[in-house]
Amino acid sequence: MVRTYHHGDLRSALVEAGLRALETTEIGDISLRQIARDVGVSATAVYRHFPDKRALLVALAGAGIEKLGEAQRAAAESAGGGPGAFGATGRAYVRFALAHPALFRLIFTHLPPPGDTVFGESLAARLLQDKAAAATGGDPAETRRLMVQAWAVVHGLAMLMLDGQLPPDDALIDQVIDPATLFGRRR
Amino acid sequence: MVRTYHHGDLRSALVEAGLRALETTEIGDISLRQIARDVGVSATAVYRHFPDKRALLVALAGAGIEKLGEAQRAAAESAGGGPGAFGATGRAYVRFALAHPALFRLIFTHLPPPGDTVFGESLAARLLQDKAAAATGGDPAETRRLMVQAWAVVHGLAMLMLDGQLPPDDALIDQVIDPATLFGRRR
DNA sequence: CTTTAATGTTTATGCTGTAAACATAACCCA
DNA sequence: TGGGTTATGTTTACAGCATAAACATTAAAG
Repeated sequence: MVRTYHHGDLRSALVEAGLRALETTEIGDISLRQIARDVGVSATAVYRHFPDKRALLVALAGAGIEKLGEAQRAAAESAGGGPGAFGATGRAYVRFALAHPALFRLIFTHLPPPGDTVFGESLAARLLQDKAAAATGGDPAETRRLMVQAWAVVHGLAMLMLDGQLPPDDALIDQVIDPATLFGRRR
Repeated sequence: MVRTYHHGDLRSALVEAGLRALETTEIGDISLRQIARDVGVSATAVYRHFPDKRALLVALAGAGIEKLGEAQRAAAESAGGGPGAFGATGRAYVRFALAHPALFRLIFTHLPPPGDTVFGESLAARLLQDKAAAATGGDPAETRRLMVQAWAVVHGLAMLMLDGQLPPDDALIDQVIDPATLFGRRR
């Protein structure tokens, strides 16, 4: 393919290059100029497709949240879709974070100010809602509580492991996300 | 006090100015040069007291983790120190995060590479260990599991609220950190 | 005192995001 | 087909960043 003045699909190319960069670069070190360089285009060309760096990051986060949802869906399917599927989506959440640290951080904590939270409408969010509803039998208040508790556990575990506060250990993940000791109602 | 060439205690002044900056500035926008300006000193003077910006941030994180531990200790004391104290330290953890977002983020997620995790030796860490041990009656494996689960829940809740994924709502905190529905062993 | 070490300043480098002005080429209409 | 308009690039410029190097000042030690 010949190098032309006009790129063809620069927007997609930038997103792809950005996702590639996120696999090897700390989120804080992601540079608009570097991504442009990778694509072979001037830094300011980016501004024809994104109003600013943040908008490009939002696009990357959008791609990331889809990947996360897909990983969770696959995990739920492997678990047979029954009651064990809830835990499976949780373990997939943490494993995704460990496999794609910068992307995970971008999705959840690197898009200030909040308002562009990209999680809300995602498959990942829908799975969380559905599994929690299934586990509580449908009661809305109970469902919401379980949803938030479950999300908090997996998100906290993921962040603490990413940040070196806990060992990124598969056994520890299983131990923490354990239906026998989590969320059991006391008599 | 007269302005002299030598500051007197520039190191402490920088830490204080840094903590002040963290109350009003996003962690990512914290600038070494701005902190130096606040203190009334040239940017490079900082390097007489810290090898680089990161080292200054580590000092700020150290001051922060002490504040967090103190807040948790006070909360446990208010709760009477009994079995209710565990939940109280958890709620204090989340409230501290909401009250000092940038400082909280600095402590846990903004000191790459991990290795300088400042939490390990802190009062906050000791409280977590002690309360978990008290709740499990001392069994080491159970204690560790409960410790990690409890930490994950409060840390996840704190991060999700900080990042605008969940409303920073006091009622929600109480609902999530609820001994009646968390960690109950199922029969 | 005088020398030396600690602790400042000034200056300079290369990175960053992004605004402004300009260049090219693709598309749309006569 | 030809010409203007618009989309999409480039170059240049600016301010702010962390930080390295060279230099200045002052406090402390012999």
